[in-house]
Amino acid sequence: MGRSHSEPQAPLRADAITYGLLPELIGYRLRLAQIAIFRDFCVKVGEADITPTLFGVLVLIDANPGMKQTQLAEAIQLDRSSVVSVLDKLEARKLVERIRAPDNRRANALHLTAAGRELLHTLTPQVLDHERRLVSRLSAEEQAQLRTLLGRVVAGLQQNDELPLPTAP
Amino acid sequence: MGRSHSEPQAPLRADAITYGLLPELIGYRLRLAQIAIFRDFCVKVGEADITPTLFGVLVLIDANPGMKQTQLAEAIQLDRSSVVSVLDKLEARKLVERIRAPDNRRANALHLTAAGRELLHTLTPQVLDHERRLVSRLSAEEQAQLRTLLGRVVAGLQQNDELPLPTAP
DNA sequence: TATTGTTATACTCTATAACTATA
DNA sequence: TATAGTTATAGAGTATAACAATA
Repeated sequence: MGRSHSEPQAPLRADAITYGLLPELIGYRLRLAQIAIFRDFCVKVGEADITPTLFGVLVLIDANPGMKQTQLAEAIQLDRSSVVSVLDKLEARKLVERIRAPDNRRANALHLTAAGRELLHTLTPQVLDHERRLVSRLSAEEQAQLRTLLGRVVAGLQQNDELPLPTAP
Repeated sequence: MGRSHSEPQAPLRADAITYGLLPELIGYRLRLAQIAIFRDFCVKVGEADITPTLFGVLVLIDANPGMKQTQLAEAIQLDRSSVVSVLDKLEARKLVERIRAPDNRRANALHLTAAGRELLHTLTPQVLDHERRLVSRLSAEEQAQLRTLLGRVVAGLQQNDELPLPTAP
């Protein structure tokens, strides 16, 4: 494994770096892709302080008005308590409202405000533009296949069992 | 966009959650996949306190003995200063050594210790096993295609330009 | 002056555990 | 007892900026 340890001591040229096992690992490539995507998203989606997660929350609440925090937590793969701080941020920016659910006074029904919907309308084309850049080297067919393959990776892991939630990347 | 706001107020059933735009977005699916992968990696790769990043660093140093910290930083997409703390951790565990480079006394040549190589040998089959689980629903052909497509996503974004480094996911 | 590594620092994201109020 | 949300807290991971040693 790796270069033998009796090799010459000349410093490694930058372009001589090798990656060992890593390029074989889909997990590794996925990680690189996600880092690149996250950076591109944050740079190119104009409105400051919108991350992919916050955008996802806006989309979900818009698509499911009245949804509960626990449902949101499950949908975006966060702990309930993490959702609280995400919503605190969005509510402070008047993008989201928590409305005490009349049928169950423990729960909050989540709704976008008018400003939240407006922001979502502004962001969506920017996100689609980012997405277009993402797949700039893929044919329509390849894009569809990538979606399918990624979906199957997730499904393959989730079937395994209920995992605990180590602090994610 | 979303459900009309004059709909009945019955609480959303859990299985009625919809995802709006999100399933169309490759960026979103990639994120879900990466979260699932990270969790599976941490649960299933036995040696405690080895994350995908730390494993990647071990592989890279093994494949490029004598490499410099700056080269490592570029290879794993971290800032120089972040590499310092990663290496501090690995050096404290006696897995990696920094050896003052004789030809350039500013730089450190990085090497795995015997223990580091041994750990890498222990981990590698576990990582491959994790990887196998990852692609359990993919044919060999599909696996190869997924690797290719992910590589092209990264390449497509990186050509754009030198991005600053917002704190990543 | 530029480069390499380091330090000091701060920020973001996230989870855990214990708590409140409802059910 | 169980569930929904909250709080307090802690930890991991990362970047920025200023610095020392070396080139």
